[in-house]
Amino acid sequence: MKKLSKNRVKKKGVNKFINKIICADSLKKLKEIPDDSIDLIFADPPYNLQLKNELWRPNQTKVDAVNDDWDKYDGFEHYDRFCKKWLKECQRILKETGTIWVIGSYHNIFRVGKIMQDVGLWTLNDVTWVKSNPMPNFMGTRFTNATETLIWAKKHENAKGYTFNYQLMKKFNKGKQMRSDWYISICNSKERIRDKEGKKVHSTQKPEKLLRYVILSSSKEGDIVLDPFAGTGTTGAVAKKYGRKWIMIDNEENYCKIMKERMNSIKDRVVWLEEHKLRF
Amino acid sequence: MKKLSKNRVKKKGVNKFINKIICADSLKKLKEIPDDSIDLIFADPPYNLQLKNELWRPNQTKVDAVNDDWDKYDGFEHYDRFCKKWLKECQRILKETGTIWVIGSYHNIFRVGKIMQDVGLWTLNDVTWVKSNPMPNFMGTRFTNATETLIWAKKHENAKGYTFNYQLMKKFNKGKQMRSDWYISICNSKERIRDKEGKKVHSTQKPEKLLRYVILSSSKEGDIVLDPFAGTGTTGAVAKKYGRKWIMIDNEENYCKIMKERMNSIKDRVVWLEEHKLRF
DNA sequence: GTGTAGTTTGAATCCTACG
DNA sequence: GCGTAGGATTCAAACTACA
Repeated sequence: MKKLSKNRVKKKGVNKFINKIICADSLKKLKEIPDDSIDLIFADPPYNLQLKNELWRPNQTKVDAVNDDWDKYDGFEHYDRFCKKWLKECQRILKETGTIWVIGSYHNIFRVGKIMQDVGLWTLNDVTWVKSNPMPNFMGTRFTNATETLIWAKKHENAKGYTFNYQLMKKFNKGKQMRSDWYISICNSKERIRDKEGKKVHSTQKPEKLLRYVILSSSKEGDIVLDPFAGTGTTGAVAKKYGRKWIMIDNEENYCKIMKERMNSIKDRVVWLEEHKLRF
Repeated sequence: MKKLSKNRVKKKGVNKFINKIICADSLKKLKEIPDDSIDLIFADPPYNLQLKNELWRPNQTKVDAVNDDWDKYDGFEHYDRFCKKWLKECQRILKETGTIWVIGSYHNIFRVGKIMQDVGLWTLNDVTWVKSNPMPNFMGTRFTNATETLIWAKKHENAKGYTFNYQLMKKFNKGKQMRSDWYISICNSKERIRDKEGKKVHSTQKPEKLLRYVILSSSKEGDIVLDPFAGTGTTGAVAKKYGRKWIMIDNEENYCKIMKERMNSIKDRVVWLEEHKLRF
């Protein structure tokens, strides 16, 4: 009886966030989400990247690099403390059967991965997003930076029953077991959201295919998918298309406005049903 | 005059280690190497991996997994302290123009990468070794673990003049700028060193092609290449073949014995000269 | 020698039930 | 809780056997 009651409260607690775009401080909002209530988290945290000089192409056109306001941190310590806080909250709100994905580049993913281990999240895979069309290294002083890293982890070492749609992912890989290297082009052309001046709205908008792999491999229909740094809402868009519930959190009003338009333009499960006929 | 003298001492200091296989505690020996004396370091540190259960194939044969004696650590803290120590020494002995490569899997690379940043090594690239023939995931509960990660870094943020043989690497990539994803099969067949019973001598022997990319991209002929966890000495073998000086350190007597045979069987620069005629 | 089928095996935090 | 034992699962490449 007590347990039932507690579960009802818990369920009610998370219900008010479901299918909402929440414009608020990510950490503050995560703290309001009940324990053990989320099936899947996808997080693309700020990159701790602050370019001292602007980057210019050889032809003197400016490269629109990552230098947004949300990307300022004093140093490693500040960043580590911040990551520990939001990762702990993510771990707390994950169901026992839930998993979390975090994406990053070499600027931040090592720190993030180390902290994930420290808080007790249990790595299932490190997945490499191999970009078919990365930005080349203009100076010829390094290798083309052609990858980003995703870490997929469960709530803790002994957590049982996480979702992995093995057979479905196999279908996506010509009938062979899906590997941890994913070949996906960067987000551009029609998918890329731009403002009226044609400027990119978000400096690191993720391609929908990446989120499709994430969401279809590790969640079920009806599951709750949460993104604490939602940006332009690719996670929510893909979640909605494939019949998942979603919670999108971002501190930037501009992103939230764009997300609202984007989410409203998507009809539930349309693409999922379409592809269902073809492949599922 | 004073500077000249200091340089002479420094040079003499490192000379006694050159082209030597040193069977000793890695950290202790690194401390004896002079400051600013090494051009290139390749490190494949122990993986902080300890297998709890044995794994059996579907056909009831046992998987010969990694469970060596050198791979026991009490936990993260112990491992972190150990890594900080050897990485600090590596940074100290690197020339201003020198660089370091560290390889690892998701079990350890996040901790190692975080510590590399903490001690002030400056990341140039994270390179993904994509394995053409990884061990599959037998249970179908995760993605095939198909990659390992290499981190390439210079001595500190403002270090100038590191070696990157851009044009040569371009040749290895069909005339296009070399990317940070490298497609290399795991070490097996003739290259794999086995004992009289046909058993693998080292559980994680690296393929020569991987070391070829590392050494040819980031060192010059005559440079000093050091490996603090040399194992069966693939780093030394490739260094010798391509006309680099080498210092191999490993604590295991068995490995050192095998390395001696291996290094003696290689004639200096033979392969390099051969390939020079063909490609360089 | 050549081609084909069968065998072997590689850095893995691979499951579940039971005592 | 934990440790242990039983049992279900896999892909690519090198190597072997044999026609």
